[in-house]
Amino acid sequence: MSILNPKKELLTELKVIELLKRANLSITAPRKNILSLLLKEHGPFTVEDIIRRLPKNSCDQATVYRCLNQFVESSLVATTFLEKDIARFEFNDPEHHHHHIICKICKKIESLHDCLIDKIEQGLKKKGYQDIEHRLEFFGICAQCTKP
Amino acid sequence: MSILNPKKELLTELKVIELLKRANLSITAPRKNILSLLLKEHGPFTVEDIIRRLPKNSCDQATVYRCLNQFVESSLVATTFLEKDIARFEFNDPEHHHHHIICKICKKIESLHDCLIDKIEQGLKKKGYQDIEHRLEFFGICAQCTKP
DNA sequence: GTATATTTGCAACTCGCTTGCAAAAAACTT
DNA sequence: AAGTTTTTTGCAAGCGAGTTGCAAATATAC
Repeated sequence: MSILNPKKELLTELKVIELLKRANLSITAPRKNILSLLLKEHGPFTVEDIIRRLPKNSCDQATVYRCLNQFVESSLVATTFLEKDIARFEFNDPEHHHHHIICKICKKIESLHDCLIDKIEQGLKKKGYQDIEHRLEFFGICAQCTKP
Repeated sequence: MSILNPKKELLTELKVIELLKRANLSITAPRKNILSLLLKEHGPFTVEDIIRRLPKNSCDQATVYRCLNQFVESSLVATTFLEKDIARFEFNDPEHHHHHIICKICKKIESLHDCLIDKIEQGLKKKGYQDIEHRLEFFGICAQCTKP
């Protein structure tokens, strides 16, 4: 716990435990570390990013993957695939549903707190982005699969 | 060439050659086979789908990947990632820009020839889809990377 | 505090995709 | 149309993000 700001650290710790309990996940060191990291810093982070930020050798990469998948499963965490084959993770705040833009060259990521394609693209152009493309996919359960 | 419908086959063949030439790609059997397949059948197809449809042992999987990447590079073909880690490919008709919905259970894919999120989701609900999610990402070149 | 259930670390493995290289096929030249 | 150059292909090995089986360690239940 930080000596400079013990209250904030404590609050995060308590919130993390509360979140894990609500998700029916037992309270373990790796889960607490990973979730509090995602709660404190705004991603989206790759697994590599996350491991780098975790205390040295504090847990195995397999554990990080397993925890993240459980978090996604229970909607604590959201995933994005901004680069092929590399999953990114961020704390899932349903109040602030958003999308991202990644620079094709420097890979800098920005969040977009709006959800209308044309409007977003206009805004991006004003911010100096060029050669803008978007990827939009839908996922759902179809009528056949819904039937009893 | 089909005995039943030689004209149509010939037209596809000519169109494929024209497209390859325009893309500055030399005319080879694998490239012709793959591109004409994508021209005839509407995807999006996985590489496995494509190999299954290609004449038996007509070319190596590495060649399929290489050709598809070249096609994407020259905008002849468009990619989508409807399932994690599996790329899908379809002929890129810029006149008919569209998105897809995949059933989370049976993986059936439908095309959506419209591009406004809310409108699309309303339409999907009417078609019986449940538990609809979408994934929307933007890609572009940021102001810093544009500067000389 | 002990028993039971869950999670972790480790190492081996999976799988979509890529790559190095020699042989084969296109494209270019005259 | 044959010879030369360039590009492409097939093969097999390799890559890397992510997963998994299993025994040991840790959390939870009693």
